[in-house]
Amino acid sequence: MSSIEKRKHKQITIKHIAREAGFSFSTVAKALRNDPVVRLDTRQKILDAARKLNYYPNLMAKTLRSRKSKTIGIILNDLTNPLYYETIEEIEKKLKKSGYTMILSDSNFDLSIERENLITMLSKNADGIIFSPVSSSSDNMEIIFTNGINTVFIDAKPDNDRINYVYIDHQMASFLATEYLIDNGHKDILLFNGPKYLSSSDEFLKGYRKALEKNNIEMDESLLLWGDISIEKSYNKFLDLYHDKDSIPFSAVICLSDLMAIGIYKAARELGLHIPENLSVIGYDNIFVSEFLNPPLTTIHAPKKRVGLKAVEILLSRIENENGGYTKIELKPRLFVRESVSRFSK
Amino acid sequence: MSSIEKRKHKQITIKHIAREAGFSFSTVAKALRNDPVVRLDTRQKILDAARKLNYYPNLMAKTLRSRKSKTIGIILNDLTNPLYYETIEEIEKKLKKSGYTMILSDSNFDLSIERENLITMLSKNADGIIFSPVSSSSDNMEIIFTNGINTVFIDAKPDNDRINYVYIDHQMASFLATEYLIDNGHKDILLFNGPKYLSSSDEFLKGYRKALEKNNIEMDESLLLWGDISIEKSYNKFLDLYHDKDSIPFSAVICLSDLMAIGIYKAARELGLHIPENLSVIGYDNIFVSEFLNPPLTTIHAPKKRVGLKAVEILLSRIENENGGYTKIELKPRLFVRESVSRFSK
DNA sequence: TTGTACGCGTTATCAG
DNA sequence: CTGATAACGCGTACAA
Repeated sequence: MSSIEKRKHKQITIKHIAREAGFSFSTVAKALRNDPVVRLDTRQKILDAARKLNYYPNLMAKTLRSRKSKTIGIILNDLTNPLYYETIEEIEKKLKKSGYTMILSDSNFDLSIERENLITMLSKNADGIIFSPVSSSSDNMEIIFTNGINTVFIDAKPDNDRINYVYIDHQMASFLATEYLIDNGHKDILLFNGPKYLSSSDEFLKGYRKALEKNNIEMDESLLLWGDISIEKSYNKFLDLYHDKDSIPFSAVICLSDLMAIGIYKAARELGLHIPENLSVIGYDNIFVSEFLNPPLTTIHAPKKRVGLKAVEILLSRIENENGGYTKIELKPRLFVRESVSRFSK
Repeated sequence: MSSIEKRKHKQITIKHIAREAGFSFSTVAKALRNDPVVRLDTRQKILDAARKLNYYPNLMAKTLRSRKSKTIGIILNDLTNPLYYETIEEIEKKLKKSGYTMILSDSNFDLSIERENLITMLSKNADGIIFSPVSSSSDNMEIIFTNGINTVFIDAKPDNDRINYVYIDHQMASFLATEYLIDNGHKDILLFNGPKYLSSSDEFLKGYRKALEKNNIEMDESLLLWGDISIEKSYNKFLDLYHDKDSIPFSAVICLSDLMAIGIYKAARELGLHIPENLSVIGYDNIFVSEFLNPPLTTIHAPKKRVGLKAVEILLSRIENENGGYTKIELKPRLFVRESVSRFSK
C-alpha cells in the first residue's frame, strides 16, 4: 500500500482554510477563536471557508501546544455495578456542558490494572481524574501525588491533606441499618460485608460495631461474613452458610451492597426462606431496581448523582482556577424503609 | 501567577532522558521502542534512565505524528440504561487488552448532541467509533462517511453497503414474544413499543405484525402503544391507559425493554392487577435484574456481551488491516421463560 | 490589521 | 550503531 493511500483521509487544517480564504494561517487561527483583532469581514470570510471545508480542529495539536486536553479520566472498579450508572451519567452531562470529554476505564479491583489506567490518563494528558481507588493506601497513590494531576477521589478518603474527595459516609450507613434492625427487635444480625481490602468494608464494619455497642449488644464474631460485591458470589456464599445446619443463628442480614442483597434473595428463595418473615434483609446503595424486588428492599440510600455532580464541580474548579484549596465533601446516606425487614420477637 | 508557576508539572520527555543517559534524543526514541539497531548496553542505560525519571510517553505528540490515537469513541444514547453496561464492560476489557482506550459519550436521543459527539471523536483523532445512532437516516451519518472514519454501528443497520454493524434482530425478538403469547392462548396483546423515531421500534412492530398474521389474528391498532424507554414514563403511561376504564381490552403486554416492563410492574401493583394472573408481561433485553423481579420476568434475551465483543473485533481488525471488506453481523435473541406469563383461556 | 518564526513531544528519514 | 533534522497542526510572541 503506498504511503499516499495510507493517509487518504488527510485532515483539513487551518492552512487549507488559509489558502481557501486567501489569508495567512495565523490570521485564520485568530479568526477561528473570534479574536477581535481580526477585521470583521475577513473573520466572516474565514469562518465561511472553514464551514465550507468542514473544518474541525485537531485537539491533539491543540493539547500539545496548550497543555490542556479538555478531557477527564474516570477510573472505576466495576462498570457493571449499577451503583455507578447514575454517577457516570451525571459526570458525563456536567462535563459535556463545560466542553470536556471523559475517558472511562475499569480497574477491576486490580492494582496493576489501576496503575496502567493511571499512567494512561497521564499519557493522554488528562486535565484531571475522578478516581475510585482499589485501596487508598497503595503505591498507586504516589503516581497522583508526584505528577500533581488534579484528582477527586470518590469511594475513598485517603489520609492526606492535599487531596479532594467526595465521600459517602459508609460508617453512618451501616450504623443506620443496624440501629433500624435493633429497633425492630433484632439482636443476632449478620453483617455481610465486602472484601477485606476495600476501605468501605472497613468503615462499614465500624458503623456496625458502633451501633451494637451503643445498644449494649456484644458482637458475635461469627456473624461477620466477608464476601464480594456480586450477585452470583453472594448467592453462593450465602448458600454455603447453610450447609449442615438446621437453623440459622441470625434473624437479619445487612449487606454492603444491594447486589449482595439480591444474591441473598435468590438463595433464600431456593432455601424456602421467606423474606422478611424468616429473614430480614437490608441493603446499601439503593440501586434503581431495589424498589422493584420481591419484597421491595429496605436499604440505605447513597446519593449517587450528587457524588458525580460534586466530583465534577470540584475538579473543574480546580482545573480552571489553579490556586484554591482542597475540597473534602462527606455525603450522608439515608434509610429507605420498604418491605424486607420485619419486627422480630422471639 | 507567573508563567513558570503555571507549568510547574512539566512532563518528562525523551530529551530529559537523553540528557540523563548521555545520548541524543533520537537514539533514545529508538531505544524506547526496543529498536535492535541500538546497541544492547546503551539501550539498557536508556531504559534505566527512563525508569529512574518515571518517564511516560506523551500520547498527544505521538498521535499528532502518527495519526493513530489508540482511542475508540463510544457513542450511546442512554447511559442509565443497564442494557448498555454489559456491552460497555466487554468493550472496555477488549480494548484494554489491545492497548486502546475509550471515550464514552451519550447523545440522549438528541441529534444535535450526537453531532457534537461525532465531531469530538473526530477532533480527538479517534481511530474508530462504536456508534448507536439516534436515527440511522439522519444527516449525522454524512459526518462518518465523508470523513471515512472506521465505525461499527450497534442498535441500527443503516442501508448502506459500506458499513459495519452488529445488530440484534429486533423483529425476531417481538416475533418470538408474540408467538409465545399466542401459544399460551392470548389473542389481545398490547404492544408497548418504544418511541416512533427509533428504528428498533419499527422493527419491533414488524415482528409483532408478522406473528399475528401468521396466526391469522387481525391486528387491533388500538393495541399499539408508543412509549419511552424509561421506568417512570412507562409507569405513567400505563396508568393513563386505565383512566375511566373498568376492564382492559388485552390480556398480555409485550415491551420493547425490560425497563418498560418494570414500569408496568409498578403500575400493576398500584392497580391491584396481579402478574401473571390478571396480566401477562414479556420484556426485551433480559437485563441483569429481570430474573429477580416479582414475578421473575419472562423476556427475550439480547446477547449484549456479544454485541460489545463483536463490535470491537470488527473495529480493531479494520483499523489494523486497512483493507478488508465490511462486516455485518446479525445476532439472534432468545426467549427466556420465567413466570410473568400465564396460560390464558376465556 | 496581517504575517513570520518558533516550539509543544514525537516519529521517520537520512547522514555520518 | 548514533545523531541531526524535518514534519505532524496549532498557538503565540514579535515583526511588518
